[in-house]
Amino acid sequence: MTGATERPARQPSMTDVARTAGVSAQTVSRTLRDSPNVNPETRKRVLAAVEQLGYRFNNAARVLSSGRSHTIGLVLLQSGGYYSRSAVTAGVEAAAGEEGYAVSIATIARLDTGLMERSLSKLADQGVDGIVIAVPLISVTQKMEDITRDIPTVTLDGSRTASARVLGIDQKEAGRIATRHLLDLGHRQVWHVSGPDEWIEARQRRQGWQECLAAAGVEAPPPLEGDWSPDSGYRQGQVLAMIPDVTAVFAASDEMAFGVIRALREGGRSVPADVSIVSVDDIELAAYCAPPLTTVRQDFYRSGAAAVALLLRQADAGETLVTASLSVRASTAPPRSR
Amino acid sequence: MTGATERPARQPSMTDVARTAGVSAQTVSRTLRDSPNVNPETRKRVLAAVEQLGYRFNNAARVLSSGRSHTIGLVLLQSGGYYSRSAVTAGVEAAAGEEGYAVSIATIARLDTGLMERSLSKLADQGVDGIVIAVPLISVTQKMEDITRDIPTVTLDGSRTASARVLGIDQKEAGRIATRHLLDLGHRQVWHVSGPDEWIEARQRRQGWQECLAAAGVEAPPPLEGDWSPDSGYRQGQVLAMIPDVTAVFAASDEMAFGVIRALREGGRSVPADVSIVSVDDIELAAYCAPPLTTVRQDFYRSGAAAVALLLRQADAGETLVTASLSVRASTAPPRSR
DNA sequence: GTTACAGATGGCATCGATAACATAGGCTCT
DNA sequence: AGAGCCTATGTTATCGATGCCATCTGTAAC
Repeated sequence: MTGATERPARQPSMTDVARTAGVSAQTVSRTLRDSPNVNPETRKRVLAAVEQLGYRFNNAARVLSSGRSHTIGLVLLQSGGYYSRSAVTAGVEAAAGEEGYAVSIATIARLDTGLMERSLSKLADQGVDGIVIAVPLISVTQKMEDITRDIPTVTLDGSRTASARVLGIDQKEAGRIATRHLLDLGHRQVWHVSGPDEWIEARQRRQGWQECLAAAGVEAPPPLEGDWSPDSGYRQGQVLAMIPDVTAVFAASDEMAFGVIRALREGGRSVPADVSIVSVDDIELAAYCAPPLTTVRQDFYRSGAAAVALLLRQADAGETLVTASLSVRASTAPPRSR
Repeated sequence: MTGATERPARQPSMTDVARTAGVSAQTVSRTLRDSPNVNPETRKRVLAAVEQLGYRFNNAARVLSSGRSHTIGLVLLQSGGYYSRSAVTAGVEAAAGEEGYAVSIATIARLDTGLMERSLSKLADQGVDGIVIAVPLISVTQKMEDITRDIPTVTLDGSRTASARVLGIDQKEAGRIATRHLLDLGHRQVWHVSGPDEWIEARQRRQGWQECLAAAGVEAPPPLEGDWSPDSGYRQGQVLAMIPDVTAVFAASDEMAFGVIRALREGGRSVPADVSIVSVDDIELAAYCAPPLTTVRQDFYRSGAAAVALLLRQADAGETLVTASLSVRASTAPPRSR
């Protein structure tokens, strides 16, 4: 009570541990980093001291002296595709965590090069060792180039900068699988409600659809563009409902598909009796809304993890690491044979 | 080509800037941190030098010397409630960004105290200045207490530790609003499909439901517990479908509600003609699946932002900052008057 | 019995920014 | 005019871990 109880309450440092263990700070450092040349006996003493003092290493100091932060930045888009975004984030974080990396996020409110630049700067300021861009940016500015030249960067499904590598999810494949399924059911023509044109995902899915139709000798009708939201699907669905001979629709996302379905039904078409619909994502709700959706699932968690592997390992910039598979449910059927 | 072109390629440091601007490093530091006592003239010179050299401050060094990292940690649960998680994340990141803070995330795969401890340790190791726990943890371990004693922490809808403050979202209110709506429509009894009992959200929504029924003099039937997934809603819906006099159901999340609806329909009940359903969340799809869902919306983006404000400002640990509002759509109707 | 060399450890400078203190003018007040 | 103070700036020590080099002890090689 006289002040003798006073404690500095400072976190113990490596020097403290060294003192307790009766070795030098350098040895403590080596022990904690699994350097090869440490006597097992010494190591034990050091670890005991760490335990006893509740030592926790100071990341900032480590970064400052080693030059590497063991943090990777993740750039996300705030809107659109809640599901895939969450899955990508989880995959990135898990893979990074396993390698001892932390993940720092920067979200941008919408696709905009200015916002993108600011986010990259922010991450660069934090001294991240690498960046995963999970935003389908298409145009790349000088400033972005500058940053990605200094920091290893992997773009998930976006444009390639001079130095950023791109991890492709084969979105074309998704488009092809969906379209193929409809053609196999006997439909003669497949309409498409696409995502916004600035999204690479959207473009590629559309390409897959076009190619598949072309391969079948069918001329593709003009695609109807949405913005991933159910509402945009609904509006394009109203358009489709006015076209008499539509029997099959490929929607670029589950959420838009539900919008399309609603509009078609309000327009007097039955799904799947009159019109079949396939989409992409396989969100959890796809199986539970009415009708259960036939949809192409892609493993975004895996693609997040793969992006990290690519970043840290300098692994092959493999073009396609993520596969797509079709979940057939009740939104598709053969065309009415009339 | 003779080596004269060689550049160290090192990032310029504050000293470099100082040299270029003809001032001391300290003055540069003061300028960049908006210290009051800097001559406008000097400031201009410094900023020019910064611009010219493309100077970018070294975060690690700043952390090391100032002791503050300007980073806050965000703990998320990987599964369950994609929507609210994304919204919370965005809110946290936006609010933190405005205050000049970065956000580092740590996700845990499931509700588990061990995983939770590890995540907190990880964030503590990174030297975060504060932590937002967006995981509804209920039991708190000694280790968690230790960490939250050293680092300011705000829990969004979770248990209070000795030192962590809690930002309450009034989930009870959501339960009350939903139940009230059904009673107002004329239903005599309201069943409840709840979230998992370990989630505070789930408990509170259930309490709101119970209190509202109690206030109306109705004895609450036993709640049916789900895990937020559509599938769990479906299974509990099958139970409800076997009970003859069910006319109104309050589901604790939109996703479960869709599962319930599907099961009820398969069991021969029409929604909303035979059974009305209200849920909570108002995800985007709520309006587009069949039937459009009557649901209680809560603003998770705002609550994420509020958590950050609470953390950084030491603002009032106000109990309820986030309000709930009802979106009435087509899954509810007055009971069949027979 | 030197020499050579690997293993184990310590000493010291260093990373870059900042806090704390020091200094030098210029101004106000009595 | 001198005390007192505020403004603008420089100097120095420091944060904690690590890289590099030095040192010391065995021990294998010649």
